[in-house]
Amino acid sequence: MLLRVGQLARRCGLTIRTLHHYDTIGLLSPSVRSDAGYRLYNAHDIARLHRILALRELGMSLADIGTVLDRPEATLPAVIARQIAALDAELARKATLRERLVQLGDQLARDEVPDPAGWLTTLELMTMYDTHFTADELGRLPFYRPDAEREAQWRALADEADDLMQRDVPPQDAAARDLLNGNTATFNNL
Amino acid sequence: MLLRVGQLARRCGLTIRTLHHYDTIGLLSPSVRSDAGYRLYNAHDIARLHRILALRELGMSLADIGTVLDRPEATLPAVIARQIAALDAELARKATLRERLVQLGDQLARDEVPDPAGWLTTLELMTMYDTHFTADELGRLPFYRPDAEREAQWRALADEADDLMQRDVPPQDAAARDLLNGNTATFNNL
DNA sequence: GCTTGACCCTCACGCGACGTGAGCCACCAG
DNA sequence: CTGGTGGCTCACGTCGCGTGAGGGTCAAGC
Repeated sequence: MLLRVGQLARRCGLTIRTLHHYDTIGLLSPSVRSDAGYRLYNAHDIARLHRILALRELGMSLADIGTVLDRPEATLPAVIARQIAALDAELARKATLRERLVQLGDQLARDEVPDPAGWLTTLELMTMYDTHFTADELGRLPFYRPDAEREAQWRALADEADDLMQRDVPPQDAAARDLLNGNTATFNNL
Repeated sequence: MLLRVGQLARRCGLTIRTLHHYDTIGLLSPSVRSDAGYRLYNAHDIARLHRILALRELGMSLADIGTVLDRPEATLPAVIARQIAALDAELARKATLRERLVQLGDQLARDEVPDPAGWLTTLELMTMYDTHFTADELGRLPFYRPDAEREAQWRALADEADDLMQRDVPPQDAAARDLLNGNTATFNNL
């Protein structure tokens, strides 16, 4: 009823190295060692490993898994809640990213934005806005409204922003924020 | 028109260490150094940094970013496609995980599965199925059908699987697969 | 008995994108 | 001249292992 590392690894779809790792960090140490030093896992060890893999599959860190396996009743609900919150944030983020990448890919396929410099400026602006502006400000961006003049507006905006960047204006600056609101006065006064 | 690391870091919401890092890996080296060795970034450097941050925000590795910035016209479409595919896979995975965690959290809140050992068995089974069985086999699981007897069926299944684990049957084994199909004969004959 | 091959062991460095000090130098205000 | 702030270069830590290097162990075949 004792398994060596290789046998256990094969059954669980892991590598030997992974089991070695779990041993060194104290997450799963085999109950028995042979005279030659071979790791020998019994049924109890294997059950624990299955629990480890289950929790790992849910995105938990190995450290957290160790904690949960030691006192599950106290920490499990909190951990689950944390995982859900983290997943929500990531899902939202990645969905947005995906949307944008698709738009970019489409435009690329249609050769609508041929020059590489312009491309990168587009990418720049998208992330700059995310980083430095609020959500309702973003709603006013032409990029976010799929109408006919979107492309032209977008290009104009990119040109202005290029100038701002050349003048080395910090994105948090009022001039850059005004650009979003269609006000170029502050910018021209610099 | 030259910025020191701290100034640039503050404007872009980065740490000094990050800019140091980009310098050492050759992704963004300041064009100028002061007599004292201070990194001095000009407008060109700053524009490049903005491009770096834009691409980084899209989930690209720093190595890929370097490649794209060197020859964007050739690699950008491929990179975008790759990113979309990766995002799709991750989105699907995380959405599934989220769904399960919510179910677990709900059951926990309703005290429907009070014992910690049972909990972990539930988690185990969920991931075991994913790892070792096909999608249509999963469709037949009570866990995936939200009917009234779900809970009871689930518990029975968990008990049987517990026994299988105690006997150290590999999950790929026919006995374990039969469990899914409601056939316990193979299992009882072991 | 001796070799072959499959299996196991312990170091120990590598990744990616930085964080976090340690110990020292540069610059400006009082 | 002294303090505070900001810069510099090592250089190790993080996380979850991958990937060798250089050995020992064990059953089988000659």
